Amino acid sequence: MTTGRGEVHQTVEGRLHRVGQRYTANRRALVDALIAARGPVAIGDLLVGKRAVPQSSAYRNLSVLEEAGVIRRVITAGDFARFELDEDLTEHHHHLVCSNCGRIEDVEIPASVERSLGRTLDRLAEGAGFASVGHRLDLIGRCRSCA
Amino acid sequence: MTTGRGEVHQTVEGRLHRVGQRYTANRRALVDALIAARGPVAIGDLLVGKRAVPQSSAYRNLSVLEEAGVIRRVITAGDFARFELDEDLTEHHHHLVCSNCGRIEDVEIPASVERSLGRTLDRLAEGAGFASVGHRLDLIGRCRSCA
DNA sequence: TCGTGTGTTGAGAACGATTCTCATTCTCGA
DNA sequence: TCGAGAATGAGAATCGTTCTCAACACACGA
Repeated sequence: MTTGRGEVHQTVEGRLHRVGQRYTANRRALVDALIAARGPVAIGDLLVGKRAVPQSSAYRNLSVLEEAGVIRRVITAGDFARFELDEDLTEHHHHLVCSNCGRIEDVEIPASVERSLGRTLDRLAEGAGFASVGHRLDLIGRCRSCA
Repeated sequence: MTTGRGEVHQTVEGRLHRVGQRYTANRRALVDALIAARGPVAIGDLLVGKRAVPQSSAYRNLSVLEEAGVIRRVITAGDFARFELDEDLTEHHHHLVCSNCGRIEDVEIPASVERSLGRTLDRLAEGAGFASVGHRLDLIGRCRSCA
């Protein structure tokens, strides 16, 4: 489990190199933003501010980072994509999604539940001929301020 | 649990009336397509064919049906939306999503797992100040033909 | 150190799913 | 039958995302 900021950058660099990519300033900036955010970030949020990476570069580099397995695209009901650091760089977790305002928070479920759930899902996937690579579990509701 | 085709239409009509909407021929056609599909349908699939509902009407009516709680927008990684009938009209289930080709299949998980999972999630949501929580659990993997 | 080839950048154009506009048509109740 | 409001559908507009391409930067060999 890599948690320190420096360690994350080191891991990211390694993964990029493995697929023949450089760890440029723009990419570092994006990763920094995701580390700082501590949760899924909307692309729009990455495009504002003085030091923002230009739009086309941001999109391109987010794709590169995604392909390198550094970040993950979070599927939402909203109009735009959100990204977060890969679970190897943080921790396995799930999301609390507000169905009204779209706010997303991270949550973890107890390891015991996680384990038994994982076993069940593996069996199901196998039965359906799917090679299971993971699961996505989101809680949908109304957050405190929208309720 | 409503399962017969006629029953579904009756339920749909009721829900639409409850929010002051009519059950028009276009809407009925969309619901029929969703019943026949037996799983999440991409909007594109609803726009082809001789009897297809025109694009603008399809989008408008899918929104109406969604607001009336008749259908549900399925969140995917793909480029376009998919819809399925509300769970009240079918059964509570989850999805097997192929991360490569985007194919989606329905799966159910054992009731016992579902129950204990539900309890756990309720507790988590409550702790985070989230109200009225449902969950979304998808299995991500590679389907037989993509593996 | 100086090329040189290859990867990266960024501004703007292009793309495509979705939403909006508006004139026409339909439906339901009076 | 009439009238008001709802629904329709063709096309325009919107907007997140991807593509294009000329300028630039870095790694590496001479």
